[in-house]
Amino acid sequence: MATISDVAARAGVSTATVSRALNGKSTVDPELAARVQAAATELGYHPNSLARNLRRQETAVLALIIADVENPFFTAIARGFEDIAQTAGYSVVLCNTDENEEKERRYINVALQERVAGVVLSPSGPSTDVKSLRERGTPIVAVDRPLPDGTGDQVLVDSRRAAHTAAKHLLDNGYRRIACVTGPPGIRTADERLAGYQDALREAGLSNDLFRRAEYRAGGARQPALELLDDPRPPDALIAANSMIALDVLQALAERKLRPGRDIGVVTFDDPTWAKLIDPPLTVMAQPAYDIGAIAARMLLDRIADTSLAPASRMLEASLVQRASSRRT
Amino acid sequence: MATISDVAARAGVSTATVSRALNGKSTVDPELAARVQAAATELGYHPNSLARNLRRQETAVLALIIADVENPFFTAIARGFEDIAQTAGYSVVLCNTDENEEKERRYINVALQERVAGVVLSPSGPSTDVKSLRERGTPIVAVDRPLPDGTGDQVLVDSRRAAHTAAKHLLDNGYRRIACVTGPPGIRTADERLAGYQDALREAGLSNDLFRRAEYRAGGARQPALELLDDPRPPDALIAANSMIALDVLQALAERKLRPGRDIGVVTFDDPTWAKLIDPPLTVMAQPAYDIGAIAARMLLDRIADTSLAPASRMLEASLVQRASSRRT
DNA sequence: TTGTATGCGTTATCAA
DNA sequence: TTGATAACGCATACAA
Repeated sequence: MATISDVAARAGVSTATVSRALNGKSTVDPELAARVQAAATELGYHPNSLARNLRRQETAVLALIIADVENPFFTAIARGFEDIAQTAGYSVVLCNTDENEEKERRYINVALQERVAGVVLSPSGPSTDVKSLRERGTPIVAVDRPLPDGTGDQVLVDSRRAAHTAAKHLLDNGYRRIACVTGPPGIRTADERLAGYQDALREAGLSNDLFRRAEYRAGGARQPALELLDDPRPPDALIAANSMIALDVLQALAERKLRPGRDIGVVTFDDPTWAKLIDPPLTVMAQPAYDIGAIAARMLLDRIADTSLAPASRMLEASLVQRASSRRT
Repeated sequence: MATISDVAARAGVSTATVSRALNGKSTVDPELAARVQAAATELGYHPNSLARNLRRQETAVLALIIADVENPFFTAIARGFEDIAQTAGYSVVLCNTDENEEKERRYINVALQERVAGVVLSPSGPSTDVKSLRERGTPIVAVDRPLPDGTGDQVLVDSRRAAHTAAKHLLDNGYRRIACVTGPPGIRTADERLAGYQDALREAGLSNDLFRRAEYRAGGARQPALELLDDPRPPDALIAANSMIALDVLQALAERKLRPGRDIGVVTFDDPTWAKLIDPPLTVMAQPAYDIGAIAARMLLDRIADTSLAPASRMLEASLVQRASSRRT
């Protein structure tokens, strides 16, 4: 592997000049710069970022620590984030915590050790600890969920209001016994979606305690959904707090031979590609996932550029996409 | 940020001893080791991997360069890969090329500059260039598709045979005019799936030229699928070369008011979660995606441990999962 | 068993 | 404008 001194030797200049030439400093003779360029390409020289970063005390790497790569909501965030980061010359390290605090802790540590320039994460829960990152001054942006202490830069969606909208929509369509499968306690979006659902039913004077908690990951919501369906006073509609839960809910519905829309109203958070393909197509509360990623990226870049900025907080809205699964027929 | 010399000073020993103690070398007095540990935790010391890696000339990072984070096939690979890499103490950098050769080139460069310990990639096409990695001796494992020169470690699926199986299945179920939407020319899996389809139809003495090429990404296959459906002699069955194409095919079917199974047989490669949820459930050629990732990880670790190993090549099989979309009714 | 001293490849400082 | 040199933080060869 060619080093800077190999290039220097070949070009007949000092390493300092090579460094300057390759980094496009203006203070270098054009002819020398050309010679350096030639030597570099001839040798197939690639600067060693390890050494460069050690010297510069910074890296051009951003860490994106998300809860679940198999959840389309998060991969959409990743795309938005990546698109912006790319154009700013940063590369993105995608880390998957699996909604697991141990894995999250490990990745935060990796981010710290690798001295990444910034971190975006969707905190896995109330015990998420970013103290180490903060002490080092690594910029952090929370997405989807706030950090436990609620401070710092963040890009969130008004989940409570969105859940309220979803429940209200079902009420408007004539459903009266509405159930909800939400995520684990302590995860902000799970708690807020539950709260919004409860708000709406309370306002309508209906009972709002027909809900279950489930993992936010695939597989965990089937059993809770079945329990709801088997209630002595079974629901006539169901809200799923994300698309992974929705998969299980639909599975449970199939097992009980219940057809969405006709037999039971269904609304889910998130708008996965398959939502419009199933029969009947699924009514959803679509979150602006791509935008969350893109906004978080810009926020992070701003923060990197100026640490003294006041903490920024963006609250986005989810939008109701009406399809047939919530249409009483 | 505390450094090794801070710890050394606090523990009253030399930096060498700190290094040895923290890296668990046996040649260090237990009492001193304890003092070092104490000092390290008191100072909140985190070793600087930049410096460590520069010194060691290696990193504990593996790069996984995949074609599309939004394709469940690739995220499943990522999970398999990550699970194995984790247990071996490596962290995984996930890079998304978007089936784009420019992005791929950039990420290969990043991997090179960051001196990652190894790379797994799904080559974007015939112009994929890993020369730079090879020159440096960075271990590489190709997944899903071989490298252009076909050499080196690889984990593939027998696509041609799988496509043959899929077409044969449709023939066995009585379909006679079978069409195929495959990926771009030059992408091995796309070409092989087409070839396998053609093999089967030729063997049956049927015409095998009712096919179209499309992007492997969402959105690109709708138009080609519509063209097939509007053929003067329209197909009575359709094979999609991956699940992203399948999404578009189903969309096209809906536009032409064709119901899978009843009006037209459908089989797709890959088994996304939504396949069993749609109505009718989709017959698929399931690829062992998680295993591909896990096997590639082990192969890469073996290669890192011993560069002189003979190149390994694993060929896995896809399996037919019969559901209702290919059942003539 | 411990400490001293050196070098990994780069960039920044300072003189020339 | 260029070059010599120090320093980034760590791990190791070698000496003690």
